[in-house]
Parts: sequence; structure tokens; C-alpha cells
Amino acid sequence: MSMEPDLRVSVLEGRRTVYGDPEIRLLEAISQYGTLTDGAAALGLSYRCAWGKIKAVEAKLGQKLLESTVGGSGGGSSRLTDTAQRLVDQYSRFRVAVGDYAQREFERCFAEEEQP
Amino acid sequence: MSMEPDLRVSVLEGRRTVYGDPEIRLLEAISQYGTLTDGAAALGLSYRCAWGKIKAVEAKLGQKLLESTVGGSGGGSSRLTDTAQRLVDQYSRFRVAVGDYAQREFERCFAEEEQP
DNA sequence: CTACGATATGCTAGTGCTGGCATAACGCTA
DNA sequence: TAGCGTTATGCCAGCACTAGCATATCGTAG
Repeated sequence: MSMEPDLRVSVLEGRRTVYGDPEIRLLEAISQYGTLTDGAAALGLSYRCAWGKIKAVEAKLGQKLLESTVGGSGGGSSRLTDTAQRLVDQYSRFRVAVGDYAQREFERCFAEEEQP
Repeated sequence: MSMEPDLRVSVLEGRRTVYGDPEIRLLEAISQYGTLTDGAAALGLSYRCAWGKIKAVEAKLGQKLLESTVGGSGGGSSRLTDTAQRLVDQYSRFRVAVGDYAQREFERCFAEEEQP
């Protein structure tokens, strides 16, 4: 019976979630591949789903996350705005730090003398 | 636009959630009030809902969390088993530590020079 | 022996979010 | 001017989770 901690980290404004792991990973993938389509595919998401996530965050944030072009040689493209890039950088550092700390603390608090 | 971190902490076995904040808070309330009915009410939960949460954790854990009596002077009562008490103690320490750390780290990582 | 307050549990309606389907528009390229 | 790959978006079905309703049972007190 090996247990492990699970953290769902997100950022709130007021009491509603603005973004979390899924959105940040999506932004990273889009940045890497250059298109929403490929970024979504890399995470196993449909275009529709990924687009919905991005739009939802933009709406809550009141700022654009993607700079997109439609049509053209490659069909189109998307790159992160400065706002989005800063979000990814800040959140990633935060997320890793908390995850690492939680793992250590979990092992300390749940140190088992095991059932007698 | 003041943001704040939100942590959903839970404990997994394999890839399914065994328990988290809601279950632990419920156990604490039951311990405090002595009955499932009053513990649930204190958290604004229906008896049915609270009972379901407890049973779900017991099933996943394969261990009883409540020592209950039915009928009698007060109608009945529930108290935590040693297993449940240990769970509450371990998880609470863990949860507070991670929450505090996350708060500090959030402020550090998201330190804003604010939009120019 | 009746009333009360609690545990115990199945069934199901409501509810909110997720994501799929369909469709349109766009701009290069051949 | 036809084709391709991408962005853009409305609509709605499905699914998971919540919690209310209904009911049964139990043990003490009066």
C-alpha cells in the first residue's frame, strides 16, 4: 500500500480558477511547436479543447495569451505574448518548488513505523 | 487584480485519490461533535453526502475510519478509529506545511514589478 | 411499547464542466 | 482558382459528481 501525494496547483482571482498545470503545459507546447494544433496534439488534446482552455484564461485574465496568424504558407501559427511567456516562467518555477517541497514533506510527515 | 495560489492536496494510491482536504476536515468535525450527523452539519454537508465520503475512503483504504454505535440514549454516535486519527494527524501537519510554503513561494515567484 | 435521534444505504434528479461535431474564414502556393 | 493547413467559434450531448428523498434499523428513555 504505497501512497503518494497529489497536488493540484492553480492560481485564483477571487474564488475562481484562472489557470493551472494544464493551461501552462499547453502554453509551453504551443511555444515549442509554433501552432495551437500541434501543441494540443502533443498533449493528446483536441484542437477544440485546447482552444477553449486558452480562451477561458484570456477572458478571466482580460489579456491575450496568443499572437496568431491565420492562413499563409503553413496555414497559420501561434506564439505566446509577453504576458503568456511571463506567466509560464513564473508559474513553472513556483510549481516545481512546491512539488519538490511537498514530496519531501510528505515523506517526513507520513514516515511509517508501519502497522504493528 | 490580486491573484493567490490554490492548492488541492490529496493522497493517492496508484492513480486514484484516496482522501484529501474535504475528508480530513469531515473526520475532524466528527471527532469534535461525536456524531456523523453533527459533523456533517458543521460543514454544511448532508448526512448522506458525508456518509458517502467516509465509506468511499474506507473502501479504498480497506480499513474502517469510524467506530459507530446505533440507537441508545443519544440515538447513536461515531468516533474515529486509531487509523483515522493517525491519518488526520499526519495529513494535517503535511497540509499546513505545504500550504504555508506555497504561500511564501508564490509571493516570491510572482513578485510583480507590475505592468509598465 | 412508543417516541426519538442517530446510523445505514439504494435510487435518482439535478448540475456544471468537457470536449466532440460542424462550419466558416483566411492566406499562401502551385 | 483550387487546395491545404490553420485559426476561430457556436451548439449540444455526455459524463461525473452532488446531494436530496425515501426507508430500514437500532437501543435507550419515559
